[in-house]
Amino acid sequence: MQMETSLILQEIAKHIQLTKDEELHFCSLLTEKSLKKKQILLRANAVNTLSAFVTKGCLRSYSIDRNGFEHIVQFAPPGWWIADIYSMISKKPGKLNIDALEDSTMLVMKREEQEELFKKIPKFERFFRIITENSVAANHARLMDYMGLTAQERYEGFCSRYPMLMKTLPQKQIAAYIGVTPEFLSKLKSELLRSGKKR
Amino acid sequence: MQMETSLILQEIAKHIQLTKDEELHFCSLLTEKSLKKKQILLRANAVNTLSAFVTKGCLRSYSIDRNGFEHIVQFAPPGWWIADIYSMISKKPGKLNIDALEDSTMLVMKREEQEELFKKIPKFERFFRIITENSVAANHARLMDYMGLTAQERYEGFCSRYPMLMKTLPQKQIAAYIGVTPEFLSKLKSELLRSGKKR
DNA sequence: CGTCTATTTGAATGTACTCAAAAGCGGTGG
DNA sequence: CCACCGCTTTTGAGTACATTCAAATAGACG
Repeated sequence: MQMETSLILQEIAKHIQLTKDEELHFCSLLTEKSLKKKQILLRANAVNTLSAFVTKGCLRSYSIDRNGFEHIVQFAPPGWWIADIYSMISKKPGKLNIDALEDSTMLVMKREEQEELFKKIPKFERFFRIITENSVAANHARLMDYMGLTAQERYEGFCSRYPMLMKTLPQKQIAAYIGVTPEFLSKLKSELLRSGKKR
Repeated sequence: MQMETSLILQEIAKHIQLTKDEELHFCSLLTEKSLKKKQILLRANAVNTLSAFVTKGCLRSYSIDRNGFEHIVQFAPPGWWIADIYSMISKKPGKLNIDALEDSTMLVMKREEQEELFKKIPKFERFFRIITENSVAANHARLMDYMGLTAQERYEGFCSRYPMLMKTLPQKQIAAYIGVTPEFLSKLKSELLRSGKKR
């Protein structure tokens, strides 16, 4: 069966131009992988040797705190990359877990092969530089939301920024992303409903 | 007077090798800039067109929330880059302010010239890709601390991770970085002292 | 169906904030 | 050199946002 590479090539084409040969070479470094809901791609305390580009379903990266609570660092719906960058660049065990929130398919690239790719086709340095810059910008926005907004506002922000994820994700996962307990998110929601209905 | 470029060239040499000519070309794109304490490099709602590499002193980037509170996204002591990446890549007005916490000197590069540099010497894509990856890893760690730790633990973490900044920064700035009010940080400190002395 | 997990609701609690006032500290000018 | 001003830090009392724990309800899946 054929690997589904149109989405990733489309994403790449937004930032760099590739020849047919370069596309083929790039795709030869990818492996297609499928995970069923709840299956794990990366475990905390393991060394992360690969990044995954999601083509179907949704993954998440999260850490587990001392009290056993999950804190979601990133959701990765189709078109997004996910990895434990700290672990990948330091080649040391990381704190992130990565698993599938639903049956998912992804294209996986080993860090070593990515490094080879950079040597062979330096344009990819550019591509990943740009992707990574976007990621920093998103993290800064997230951090500012976290520091300056109430839980209510973070929830509303999430709803308007990610309407797609709203539909598919269980509340529990959204709570773990915006940084509240599921119980409190439930209260926020009923609060919003009540104040919304009054008007 | 001569620009102080040894620190920045040293940082670059950690990741890529440059010829003398390339070094000279790179340095020709830099401008040295000095700011006195409290002077501003970038204002929120302005478009960020440059990044700064700090060689002396310390800068910070921060946003101001609806209640007038400052939230520090990043400190930049010597050897660090600072910019509003969101604004720089989107070329839209950003939310970050950048100013000097003490009399500081930095090497400044316009984004346009950085783009030119990428075309002329593609190795620099690599350098900035690596720098930016490190930044993502640091942001993830920060976010996890924020979500999973108490203010007390974030403070202790800050103390052990940045002992240098501890010595030079006023408490108020540390509070704005770890995400508590200055009053509460003061209480945390006296708490720590008391429990430390008892043992 | 029955089991397991997710969500809702409520009461009690805790962490961190608000407001206010006092004390400390540093720079500046007379 | 000292006095004053502004800003930072400390301390305290009251408050608010969010958590904890517990129990009931609703949904999803085999």
